[in-house]
Amino acid sequence: MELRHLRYFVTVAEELHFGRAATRLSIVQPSLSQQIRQLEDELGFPLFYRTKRSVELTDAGKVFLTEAQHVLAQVREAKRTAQRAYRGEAGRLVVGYISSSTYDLLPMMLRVYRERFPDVEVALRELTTQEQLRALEREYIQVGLLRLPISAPMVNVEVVRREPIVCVLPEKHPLAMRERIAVSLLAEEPFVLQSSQRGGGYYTQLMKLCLASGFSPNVIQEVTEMHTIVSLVAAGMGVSLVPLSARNIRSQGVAYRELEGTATLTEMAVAWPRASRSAIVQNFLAVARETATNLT
Amino acid sequence: MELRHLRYFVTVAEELHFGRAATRLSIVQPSLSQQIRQLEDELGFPLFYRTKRSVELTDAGKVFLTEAQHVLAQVREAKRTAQRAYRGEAGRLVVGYISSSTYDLLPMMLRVYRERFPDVEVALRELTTQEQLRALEREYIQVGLLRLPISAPMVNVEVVRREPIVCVLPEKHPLAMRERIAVSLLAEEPFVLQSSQRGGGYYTQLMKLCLASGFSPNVIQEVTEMHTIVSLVAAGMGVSLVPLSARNIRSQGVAYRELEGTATLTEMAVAWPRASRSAIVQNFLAVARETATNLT
DNA sequence: GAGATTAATAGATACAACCTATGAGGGGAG
DNA sequence: CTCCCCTCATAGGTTGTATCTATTAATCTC
Repeated sequence: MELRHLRYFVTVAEELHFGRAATRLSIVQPSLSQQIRQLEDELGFPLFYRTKRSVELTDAGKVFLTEAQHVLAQVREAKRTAQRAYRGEAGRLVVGYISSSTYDLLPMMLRVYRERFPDVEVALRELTTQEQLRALEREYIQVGLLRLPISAPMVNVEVVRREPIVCVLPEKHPLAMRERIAVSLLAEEPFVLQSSQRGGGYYTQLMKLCLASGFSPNVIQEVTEMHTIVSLVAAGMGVSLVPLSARNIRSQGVAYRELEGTATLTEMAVAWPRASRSAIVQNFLAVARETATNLT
Repeated sequence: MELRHLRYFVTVAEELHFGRAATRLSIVQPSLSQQIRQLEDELGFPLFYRTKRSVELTDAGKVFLTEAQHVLAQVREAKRTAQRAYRGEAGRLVVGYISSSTYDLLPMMLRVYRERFPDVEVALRELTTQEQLRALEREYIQVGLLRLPISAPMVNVEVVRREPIVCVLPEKHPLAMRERIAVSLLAEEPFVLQSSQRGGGYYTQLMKLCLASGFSPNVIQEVTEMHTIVSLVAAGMGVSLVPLSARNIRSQGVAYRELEGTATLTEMAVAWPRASRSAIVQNFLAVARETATNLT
């Protein structure tokens, strides 16, 4: 049995006339008769009662008609659905993201993406930068939102946000009176930082920044989340260096101050497997780029 | 696109190997490659990533795979379902019946039929004998349960029950003391009967029966339902002549008495269009015959 | 009863699915 | 690094079968 048989059968059933059906199908009547006969042979029962002048569906033919129409509709649907998938307009996208992207970057991207590609099911996984690199490699996620620098040869990255690192300190801290703070002034201050494990390249970047000013930070507490840092700073436990966007964490009693000298920048980026040929991922990247442009 | 393409594609997707897939399909590998290429051309996107040594589904290919599997499953299902319909094991059967068949005949038949053909949806229409004949002709119903005699050349009938006509009368009626009643004794009695309209051939039969005993019944009330007759007789409004099975109508205060002389019989029959080639109807008839046999 | 209509049958043709043979690219073994 | 094998693609010939033309058989209408 081929789809041809179903198409022919449905047309004959609609017309109840071999001649007209053949015309509609752009073939001649004997060919049509032959194909219908073939179909009946395969099914093992007649689809039509044929008198010499009229054609009528059998009971079993009526049942087969609705089934055949379903099959043909489903074939059309299959084609359409797969083509949408090819254009990256349907399917499933698993996005990894770091906690600090939830303050504005991730929501902005998702809002635009979901609006533009409503038929893509988006799954979210909160992961550290390091975890995302492994997850990309193992295809647990298809795209990641992480903080540079990273080193991962099999992964492409594109910066979507570049922001200065600022000092966060208790509002009543003496240094808070200054408009800008030299890093060297923090040498004796207690630091609240993300663990090196969790902070990844960002942790290393902070270490370098401090060392360049001639000290190694006195870390009195390691935490996992950016907003925990801010809370602890508000509680007077110490100071920290955070990306500017951490200001979006509304917390009583903390002040954010720019650093003196050339601003040290931290970069957030989207990352995806170098081998990825997924149109869904490409579409997400397009939205990510657009979001990045709107932020600058 | 033909089902062949879907079958080939699914096999390749399962094997991820053109050579093995071709073997499974009992064709050679180049033919398979060609057919897959054709399918991809029609769809407008590649289904597989092909490196020289490995084959992998594309995202759109994965989507199309599940769709194609659905289509193939549905084709198998269509074939199976239609074949069941051909054997009269599935579909829809509309049965017409007269009210008096509900006392035992109809329930008995339906119980057996539903048990044996659970996939046939049975619809019931309570209709008079006359209405059933019209309904059969117009194909509103496929089979009828009615009372003979009828005259309808386009309809086949088969008697499923033959029962004597008996007299029903108030329990305290003087005639109720007799074991058998001669029809002639009813000459002066008030009669409760179904209308000639509704009673059809049965009404005519009763008229003939009375005329043979030398009188025309004094009908004081015409009703539509057999159980109404019994109720009215119980209320003392008159007497009537009913099929023996009316005894199944449990009603206080009525007596059923056989008629004297050769029993006059009334016949209930199944009827179906002479032109019907429906296997569903044939199966129902088989059950009807079986039920008839069990009743005698 | 003649002509028109409709579906089936018979035989010829053409297209396309399939086959065989071969090539190209890549990975793995020595 | 070279050679061999594995895998899929390409080319060209063959076969099967879907289609076409021509005709027949049956039935309805005028």
